[in-house]
Amino acid sequence: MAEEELHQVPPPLESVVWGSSGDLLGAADDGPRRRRESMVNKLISTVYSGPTISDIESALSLSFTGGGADQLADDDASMDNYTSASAGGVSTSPAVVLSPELNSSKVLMSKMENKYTLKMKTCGNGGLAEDGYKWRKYGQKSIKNSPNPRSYYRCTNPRCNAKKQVERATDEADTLLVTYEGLHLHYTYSHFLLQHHHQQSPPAPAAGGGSTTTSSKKPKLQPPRDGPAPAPPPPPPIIDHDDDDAPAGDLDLQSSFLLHGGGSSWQHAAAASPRRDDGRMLGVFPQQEAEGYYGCGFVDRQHNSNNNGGLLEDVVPLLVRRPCNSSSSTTTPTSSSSSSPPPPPALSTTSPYIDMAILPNIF
DNA sequence: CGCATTTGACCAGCGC
DNA sequence: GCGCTGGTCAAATGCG
Repeated sequence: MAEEELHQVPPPLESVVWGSSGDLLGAADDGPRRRRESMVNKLISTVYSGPTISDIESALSLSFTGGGADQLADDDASMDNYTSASAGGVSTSPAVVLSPELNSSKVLMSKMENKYTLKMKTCGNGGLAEDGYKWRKYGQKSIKNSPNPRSYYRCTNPRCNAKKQVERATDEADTLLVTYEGLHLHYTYSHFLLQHHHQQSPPAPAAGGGSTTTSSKKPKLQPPRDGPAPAPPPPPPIIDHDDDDAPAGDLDLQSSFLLHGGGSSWQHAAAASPRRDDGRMLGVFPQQEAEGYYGCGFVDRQHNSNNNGGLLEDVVPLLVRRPCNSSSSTTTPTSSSSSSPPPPPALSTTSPYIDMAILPNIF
């Protein structure tokens, strides 16, 4: 069953990161490369225990009844690690991330369209969820038979038709039902990159990158903007690939990096560098730029021939990040995460968080 | 002042 | 056709 697979150890890197794409590793046969792959695989295995791209792909491609979801919930230990952020995609902290562990979340295909629901536990932050994208709330509606209103969000990227609905579960106060719909036609930005950046270039107070989770009075987008975010590097030359005006940039250092399942190509960092809504690029971390940080670009976004139809792109960001509490105590049995103070930003090298975006650097 | 959120109004789909 | 419900719009409001 799918739920079983979700508990399996991640497969080789290819299947995890590049999925069917294989653009980058397709012809990898030489020893050194294999060693690197092995290393990366090990790394991933260490930090990632959730489902794989393949799992998701299969789950999304097959007629999904969601029947196994309940079983997934059994694995509640990890469920606790499922954090989220603000319903509005208010990324308040890199430490507050969506758990990659779908084994702790429920993937419910409401339709076999670009629509799916994730059931996730909140983890502090006032029960807000963050998935690596920046969302703008455009509506809220009280739903029949539900005491909790449903919030409607739209990706801030004007060229992106991704939407999501966030609703608090009726039975579980600390559980959010997030329904994603549509495609993200751009990149998110990895908070891991931020971490990486911090590791490379020290100081960066723990609060960096809005990591202070602070919950301001109310969810606010673009945390970095008002937070003591690390001074952004000087604007790099704009390399507009025209297919990724990632508002993700708005997530600044917190969004996660998108993974493309197939038909995509890896492009240089600039392609995935954060930008503002207006398409202006926020900048690429010098480190990544220097080392050649690869982003995955759409070849033809208009036709969006990607079989994934964006689903994976939506899901994957959740997969490549670790739960907020997982750094030290991987699984705290059902401790009300929502009541516990948000964990400090994981910026150390021991950070359990990992973003695939950084992996290409290793190669 | 710009931007994000709020919230009531409006619209569309569906069932009866 | 009508009413209910969910989803979206857009003006008002609030915040930094």
